[in-house]
Amino acid sequence: MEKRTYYCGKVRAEHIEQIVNLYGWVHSRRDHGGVIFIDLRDREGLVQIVFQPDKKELFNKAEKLKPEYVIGIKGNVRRRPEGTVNPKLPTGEVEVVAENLEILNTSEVPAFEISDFSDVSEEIRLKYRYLDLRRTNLKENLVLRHHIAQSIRKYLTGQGFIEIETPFLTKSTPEGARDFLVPSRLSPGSFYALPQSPQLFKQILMVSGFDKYFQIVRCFRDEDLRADRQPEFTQVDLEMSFIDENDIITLIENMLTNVLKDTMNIDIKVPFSRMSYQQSLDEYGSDRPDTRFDMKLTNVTEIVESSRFKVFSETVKSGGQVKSICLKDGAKISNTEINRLAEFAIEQGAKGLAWLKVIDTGPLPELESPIKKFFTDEELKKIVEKTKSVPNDIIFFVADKINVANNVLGTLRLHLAEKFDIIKDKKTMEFIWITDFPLFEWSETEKRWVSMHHPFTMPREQDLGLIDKFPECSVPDITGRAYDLVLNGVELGGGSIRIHKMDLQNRIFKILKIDEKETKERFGFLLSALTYGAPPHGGIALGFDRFIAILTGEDSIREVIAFPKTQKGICPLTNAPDVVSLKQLKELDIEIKLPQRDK
RNA sequence: GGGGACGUAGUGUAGCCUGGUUUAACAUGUCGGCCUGUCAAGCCGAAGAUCGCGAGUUCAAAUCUCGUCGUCCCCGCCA
Repeated sequence: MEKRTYYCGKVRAEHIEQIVNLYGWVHSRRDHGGVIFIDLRDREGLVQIVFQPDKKELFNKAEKLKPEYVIGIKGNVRRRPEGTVNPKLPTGEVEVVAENLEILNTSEVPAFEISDFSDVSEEIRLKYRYLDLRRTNLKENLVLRHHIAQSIRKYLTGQGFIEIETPFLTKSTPEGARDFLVPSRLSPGSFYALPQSPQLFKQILMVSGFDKYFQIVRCFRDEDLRADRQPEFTQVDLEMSFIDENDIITLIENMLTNVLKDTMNIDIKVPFSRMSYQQSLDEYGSDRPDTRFDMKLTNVTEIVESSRFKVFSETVKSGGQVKSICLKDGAKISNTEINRLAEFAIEQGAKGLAWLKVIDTGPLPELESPIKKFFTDEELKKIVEKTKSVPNDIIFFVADKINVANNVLGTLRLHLAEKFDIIKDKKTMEFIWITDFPLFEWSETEKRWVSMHHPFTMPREQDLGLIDKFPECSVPDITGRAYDLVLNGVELGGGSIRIHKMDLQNRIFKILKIDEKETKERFGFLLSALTYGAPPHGGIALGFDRFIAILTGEDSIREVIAFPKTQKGICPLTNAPDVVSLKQLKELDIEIKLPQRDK
């Protein structure tokens, strides 16, 4: 094969009068009888090839070309005749007059058109992913993903970080997500687990003295899938020694500033704002607040606790709270629409959705609502004041246990923002750090305290005393040195300062009711490492797929992953997972009860 | 484990609510023909669907009912 001169998509006016060799796929053929145009496509884009009838043999050959044939063209780059320039194409000023055509391969008729305009179901796209990946959008997403990964590597390397690979075949650890298991042939009956994250290994690397580690690494979790969750996903994982929270936070802020400028020429403001976990729950009803718009939740419990409206007062009496959210200009929405919002709130777990439309705020507020008769003018006035409502607003209320009220209103807040198009600037990027997380949360299903992040998170200095007093202490008051990074309401990642002393780690396990024997079996290796001079350390992991999805404006991380899986965890391209042969099972000393397909 | 939406030529949709006037429509692609400046080319013509699968109701089912499979969204679960 003759050497390729340029990528198709890179031919420009400066190449005019050059003889070039181009290779690519036939994107489309426009046959005018006397002249044939071919759009030739490769990963960099399209260029127009012209076949003219004076070269009879060549012309006849070009008539046989069909979509997705792979061809080589030798031709002369020339300026397009006046009036035929195509401003939509980067190559639109020029065209290549074919002098030779080599058909390198034919193609079946593709299952769908390789067009940026065609609309194809995701099921079909995944089955023919190799065709889907020829389309501009998906291709560009992966290219951007590559550039960002490289930019991150470059930045971290410049900061003295060392990329070290950690094992995929590793050990199952309790806490956190369900593990993917891999049977061991050499140790029949034993299983490796695929890592949910390199957490333990990166901490051990700190003990080893590597000081600054990072890895762009695949992680695995055997949990149900979502638009932003795949069973295997990629994290930017890093860990540092001799640092505190602010070092990690600053590093990530600078890294993102550099990477976004470098790859997309986007400027972001640093430092990012910070908010405590508690404030985030209070004001946004969520620990991953979308701060692109205001519309904060307001707690009106004190105002309504002694009102005649029993739904509110009884809820407060039984330990619940009443929270509200104010929708600007919401008074115009119809009762049908309000009912629909109430249904939404009920689906999210609320018992109902009360509302007040603000007609006038006056000296005494004028309101419209089926529940206004239960409140005194004084109470109504306070509600309007506290929620900072103005005429034409509507206030929604949820009375329930605090976490239900927060959750429902937090979700309703996002729902309203979507429905009434409240986020005007779609390109804005609102980063925010959430800090001061509780170290533990109560698990109703397991009837014990579990780690909010993971069991290696360092408690705050001032809370160490509380840990010693367990179980007499107030466990919810123990705060961890953890931080989450949130971008536009999406949790991008999180990290913490870790425990580097064995005795503290053991006391944490005690609170978590992970018994000593189990502790030793599961991660005795880490505890052992901690006794051999573990330095103070901490780190963070960022969800790489989610980050790229936000940057590309995609709703699903499947759009930034070359070969993703469906919601049932199936790969339509390869048909994985699949049954295996009896021979393979026998080698693993595994018998299964499920019906087997003969193999 | 639960809730919801969807499944009709290669692809994307309409038809379904209100069963029969449907020989299942439209767009695009495919195939054949015409055409020397198009570029999401155009014009003429053709082929292409047992309406996801199974059962039921009915004189009659793409249409109604039940089950089942698959895809997507969400809750639970999960950093």
